[in-house]
Amino acid sequence: MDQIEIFKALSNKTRLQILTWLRDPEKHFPGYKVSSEQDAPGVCVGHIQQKAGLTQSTISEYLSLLQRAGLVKATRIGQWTYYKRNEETFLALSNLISSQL
Amino acid sequence: MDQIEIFKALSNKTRLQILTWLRDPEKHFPGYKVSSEQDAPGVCVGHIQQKAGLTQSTISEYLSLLQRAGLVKATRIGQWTYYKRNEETFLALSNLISSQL
DNA sequence: TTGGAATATCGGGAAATACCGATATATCTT
DNA sequence: AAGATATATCGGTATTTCCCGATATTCCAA
Repeated sequence: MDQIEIFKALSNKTRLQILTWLRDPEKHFPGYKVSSEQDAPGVCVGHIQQKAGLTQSTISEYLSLLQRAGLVKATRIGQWTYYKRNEETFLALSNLISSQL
Repeated sequence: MDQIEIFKALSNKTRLQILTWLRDPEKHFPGYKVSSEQDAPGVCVGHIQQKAGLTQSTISEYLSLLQRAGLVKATRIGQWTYYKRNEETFLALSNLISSQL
């Protein structure tokens, strides 16, 4: 877990928004079927892009940046890439801040 | 508490080091008398600067940046400015990450 | 009250980041 | 095989960050 890479990833308003949207996809992306929360693949790039209001290329780059930082996981299904949060990293980060940093 | 300002402040190796050094001044700044931990004013700019190995101006700016983010508190005594951690912010940040973000 | 010591602020060059439009790649459909 | 659709990558401009040297400010000591 690269702390600095994580903090840099979190230093942007749009990326923070995306992460909070992904906390509750049903709420923020109406009409998403989330199956049983755990096996849901996430939300696809296009929907995140529409909600964010930035260009496709920017959002695609932001998402892979978040993935490199370990904050989200990606699943490719057909021509779509679904992104969802990687809760382990958030937990580890929270612990790191209160015990190490 | 401005999240983005905090994450930006944490997105730098030197600043992260300073924060961890200030967790235990006696250990990282030998010869510091810390009195009873609570009423200690902290560590002065010059000592932090020497340990960090960057210029005085850079460290001074980093410290005031950390202060603006709420991560440290400053106390001016005579011609020295002492900096110490603001633990409240670290706690709040840890909580924010695990419950909001 | 003048010089010295500690810190803060200012101006700037190099590198990184924020976003964009254009294009490439991958997949599905027909 | 060809077009359509979703995403990724590339090249570029504007802004921000990193870190410096020089200078200003504040405080103490003689």
